[in-house]
Amino acid sequence: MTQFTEEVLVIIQRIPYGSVMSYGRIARLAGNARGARQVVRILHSMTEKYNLPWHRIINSKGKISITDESYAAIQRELLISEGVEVSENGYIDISKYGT
DNA sequence: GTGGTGACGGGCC
DNA sequence: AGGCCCGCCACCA
Repeated sequence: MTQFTEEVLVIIQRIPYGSVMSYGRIARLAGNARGARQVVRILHSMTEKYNLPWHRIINSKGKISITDESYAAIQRELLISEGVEVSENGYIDISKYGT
């Protein structure tokens, strides 16, 4: 377990209810500006173990970035259930819900 | 060792 | 907004 990984886990767990943060943003806060892809990996491999709010993570353009449609739909639902507005095509107003 | 692969980002148009 | 391209980097077959 690297220092970066631990930082990422903590940061993600600290994202407040009803708001979102981008992969790259998390990577920077964790100390690695180019670690966005690692953040993705961590999400994939540790979401269950550490009970992470993976649905609050979107890409820098403010859009749900999951390629798998079924999972993307789940993320949309989870966000909406937290009061976050998500457009039909998966976009979220960063200036309003961003962190 | 090695090449292909993303739940990415930034720049450009 | 949305598409394309290129740089990045840990993983995995």
